[in-house]
Amino acid sequence: MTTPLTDPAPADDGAPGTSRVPGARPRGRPRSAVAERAILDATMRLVAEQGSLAGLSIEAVAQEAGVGKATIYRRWPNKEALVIAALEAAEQPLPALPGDNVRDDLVLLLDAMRVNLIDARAEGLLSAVLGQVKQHPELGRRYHEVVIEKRRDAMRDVLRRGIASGELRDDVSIELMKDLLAAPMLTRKLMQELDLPPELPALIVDTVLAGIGTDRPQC
Amino acid sequence: MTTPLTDPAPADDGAPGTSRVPGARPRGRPRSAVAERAILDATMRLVAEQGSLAGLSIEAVAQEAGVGKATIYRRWPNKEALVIAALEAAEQPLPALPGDNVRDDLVLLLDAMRVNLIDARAEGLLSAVLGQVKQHPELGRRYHEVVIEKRRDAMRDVLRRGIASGELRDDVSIELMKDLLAAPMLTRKLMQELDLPPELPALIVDTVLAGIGTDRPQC
DNA sequence: ACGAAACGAGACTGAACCGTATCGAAATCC
DNA sequence: GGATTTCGATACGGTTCAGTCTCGTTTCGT
Repeated sequence: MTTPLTDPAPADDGAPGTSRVPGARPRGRPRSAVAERAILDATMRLVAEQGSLAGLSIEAVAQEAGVGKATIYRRWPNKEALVIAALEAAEQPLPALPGDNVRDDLVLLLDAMRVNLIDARAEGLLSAVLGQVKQHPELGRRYHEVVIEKRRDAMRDVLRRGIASGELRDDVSIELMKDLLAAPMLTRKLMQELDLPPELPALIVDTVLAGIGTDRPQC
Repeated sequence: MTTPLTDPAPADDGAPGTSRVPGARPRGRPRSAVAERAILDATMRLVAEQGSLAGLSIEAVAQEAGVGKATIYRRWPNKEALVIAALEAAEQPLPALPGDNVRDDLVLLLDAMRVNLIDARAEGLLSAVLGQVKQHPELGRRYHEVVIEKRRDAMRDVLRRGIASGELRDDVSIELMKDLLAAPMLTRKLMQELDLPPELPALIVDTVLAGIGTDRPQC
């Protein structure tokens, strides 16, 4: 992709760089927001494709983004910082939860996860990060903050509400419930490369709620 | 590790190399089984450490194993083949299942998974393979055959038995049951780096069997 | 118009690594 | 003992890439 990139006319670079003086605008030519997007997009694509930071080269990113290497190094000091910026830029907001009904809220949360996992870039980034946590602890930490914890907290709120309302058992830890609900779709995609049909979230939620056993002590 | 490696006296190299003529023993010096083990062990350690094939160098394997590079290339043509051999060599047998009781068999299976995941090498190899499937489809295929499918089939048999005996619902697909049971421990270890306490398998099995909801249509 | 900074392109140095080849020593068969 | 093959070690040419720097050009503020 060597399409020439051009910024829109006045190019209102609100926050193009990563670390800039908070004071007045500097003197020379402002940094291109278009180039920045192209770099982050290319980074996402290539990390997802390579499955690791070791397999990602800055040179390939520059090529793929149609950008000079200096334009990348001007913004981020190394690969790890670049990948962290890319994953933060790609993060999507969680769906609004009506809150009428715990079961439906859980299905909504799982469906948001499902849509995200279907995106090859997000799924590739996830599996790459998993393998690179030991080598790049800062990357793992930020992924947790930006991606994992946000979802975990949202689900925890719903589960807490369900326990309070009596829709969920009060003798099972919230952490365990969360893992039981969220994990199956992840492993389906990550380990088996299966597709995730739209009805899967509801199926998982209903089955986890009801259990797969036939006898039940508390009945 | 530059400890000098020595084979035991007669060094009964039953199957040291990977591709050898099935006929009579060749003429020269036989291949060292000790070197072979050292290479495979070093490969496992380094892949787990690097989290990817791209981050693994044959030179580092030779160094870590205390072996010349030629000794590696004599056996395997490239990195992918080497890593496949390493994962196959590290594979452990599954536990014997008494079969008296579906619940207990499931706990045994999950506990075998748990013990495996606690091993840093096995866990590191798993997360590395997950990220490298796109780049190395053959590696993914073999991992599936050797590791995943064996466990999946064992669990499927137990679940089928449970449905037949009436211990499990007959209106939930076996694939879904398997994912509900196996996935939570995987994501705990892979995504959250939590430890896996010994009581976790029983807790997961019992909770999935009973369900986390309080109301139940079929009661 | 002028200076300042960013732009794409690519030259450059140095490091890491691949895969092959060569060395003398060691292990095995005939 | 001689032929043969593997051993660890290391040298070798070739490739890829990191990170810096230098072009000439472009886009801003003044």
